[in-house]
Amino acid sequence: MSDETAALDELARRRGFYFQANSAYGGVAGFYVYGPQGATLKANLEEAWRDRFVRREGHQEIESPDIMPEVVFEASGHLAGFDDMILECPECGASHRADHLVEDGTGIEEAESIPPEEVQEIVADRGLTCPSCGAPLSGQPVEEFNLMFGTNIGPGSSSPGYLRPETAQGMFVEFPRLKEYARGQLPFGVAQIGKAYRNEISPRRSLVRVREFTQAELEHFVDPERDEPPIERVADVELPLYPADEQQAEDGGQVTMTVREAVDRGVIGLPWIAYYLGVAKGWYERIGVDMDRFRYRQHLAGERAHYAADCWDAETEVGGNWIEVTGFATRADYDLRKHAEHSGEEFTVFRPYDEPITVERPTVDPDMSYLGPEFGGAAGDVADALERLAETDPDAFEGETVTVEADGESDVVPVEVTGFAVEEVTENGEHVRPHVIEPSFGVGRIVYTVLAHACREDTVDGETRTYLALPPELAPTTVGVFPLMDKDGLGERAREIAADLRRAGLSVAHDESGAIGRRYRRQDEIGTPFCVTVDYDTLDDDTVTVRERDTTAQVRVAADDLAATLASLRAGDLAVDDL
RNA sequence: GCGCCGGUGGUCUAGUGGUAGGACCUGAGCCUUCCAAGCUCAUGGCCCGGGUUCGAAUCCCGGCCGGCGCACCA
Repeated sequence: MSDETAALDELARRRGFYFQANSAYGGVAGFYVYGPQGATLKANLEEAWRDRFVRREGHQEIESPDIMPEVVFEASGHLAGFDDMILECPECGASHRADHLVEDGTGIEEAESIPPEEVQEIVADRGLTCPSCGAPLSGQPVEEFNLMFGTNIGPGSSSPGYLRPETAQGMFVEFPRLKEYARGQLPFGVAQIGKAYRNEISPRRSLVRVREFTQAELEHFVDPERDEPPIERVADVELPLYPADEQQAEDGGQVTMTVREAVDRGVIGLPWIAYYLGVAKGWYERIGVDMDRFRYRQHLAGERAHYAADCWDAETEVGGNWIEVTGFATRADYDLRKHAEHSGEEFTVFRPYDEPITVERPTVDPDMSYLGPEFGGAAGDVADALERLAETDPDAFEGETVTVEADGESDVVPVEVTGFAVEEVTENGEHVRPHVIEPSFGVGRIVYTVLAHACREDTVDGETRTYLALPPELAPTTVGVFPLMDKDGLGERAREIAADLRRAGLSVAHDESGAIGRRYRRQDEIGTPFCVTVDYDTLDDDTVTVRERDTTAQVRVAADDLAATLASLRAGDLAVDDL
């Protein structure tokens, strides 16, 4: 563990940002508690996300269930794609994906869909060996491992369900109704902040890889042929990019260019992705991510998810490691198409033509009172065959009879009983399946990054000081209120002021214990941006000092103006220097 | 899941086959007119289970948890 991450985890434990859950029982890997400071920080971070990616973009937020039935994940591909077959080498102990071994060793494709028992047989029959040490793998058990947490819905096991591995499916599954709320108009965006669950094989690195975590996901449904992002809003934003070809080049590295350049030069293939990279960069800066430790990395071809056509990650550097904090993917129409196929529902939006068009459409209306007696049980199939034939080859109805194939036989039908006609039909538009642009944020990883990048040390009066330079918007506590001393009425006045500030909606810590310096340091360490001290001058003129965390500089402010001043400072409308 | 290393108050740590000390933090009190000052007192600990032993926090085995490497990461 690096010094940075060790120090961060220690601070997080000591000050209540986050810590391992269930430690009274020895702990369970991959589950964390956000403590009093951390829960508030996380909530503030989520609020900042909501502000930027929902409110300011005009999108809609929903909350869908954590548990969903099995069919959802059959449709989404998670049941098959998430279900790994693990094969362990008896000699060297290396674990391998059994389906990959079979694909590489036999040329069989999509071994993933083969049952594990058969995979095990194939491994034995073909004499496949361990890629690491060459030992034969015949007879080794193929273990199934699904990364989804399973459960049963209701009594018994007849209705299996799973804890969602991403919040996204809730937004896809409910698309038919969500589309109604968008009044059937593309584009529209649906967002969700919620828990997702993955039964990771090996949780690691504190908050970075856990089994239960919070995602903030936006699904932006767009018309793939017509909708363009408002790229001009972010055209000049500079993006630190790490494209796939740079990653594969010998001397490749990051390249910096504006959103406009990245689109024009084709570095980012899809303008929608470029748009969100631009928007998100501003947001990361706002929440205190260090831009010298930030990049957008393009996924390599082999790295993409089963649904993703192109993908860029936002990555932050902490303790010498790059952490994926956000994925920007285009899922195209994959999910909506899958759910349409599996559910039989419509996952499309009606797009009117500029002008209605008139088309000639061949139709049939078979006389079943003839087909029934003539063809018996095959009559229905014959009728269906006639309908298909009318669509594909209307000229076949020119003569006295038509011949169709049904039930493996050729059936001859007099044209006069088919009800064949060519109708003029007016079409007002068509049904289009939206494409999905998906920025998917890992909230916990961003919390972790923000804390790491906010850690500072400096020297005040010869003493080392540790503080968190959190943006005021995110800080769990906005202001600490202290009496210089708890006597001569200072304590009472401080309590009054604290109560006033709380009434004004500010998050306030009131502290009257011990030396004033200690109280400042306490607040510094949890990132409180401002501290107000009631001193003897307060008794004369009812002003207090406002001290800024990062500089420790102080200014005097009238108690009457305090709430408004602090609110402006928190919102960033005002700086301490302006006072 | 495999390998290596580790696990002592809230945090950081000392330590030995005879059941533990320090520092910081926290609480109470004293002192104190702006940056972790000082004094007094107090709370609080050997990851869990088994084995060896008269006796285990210490040695052994297993488990759990953590770090790193491998594998995995939709």
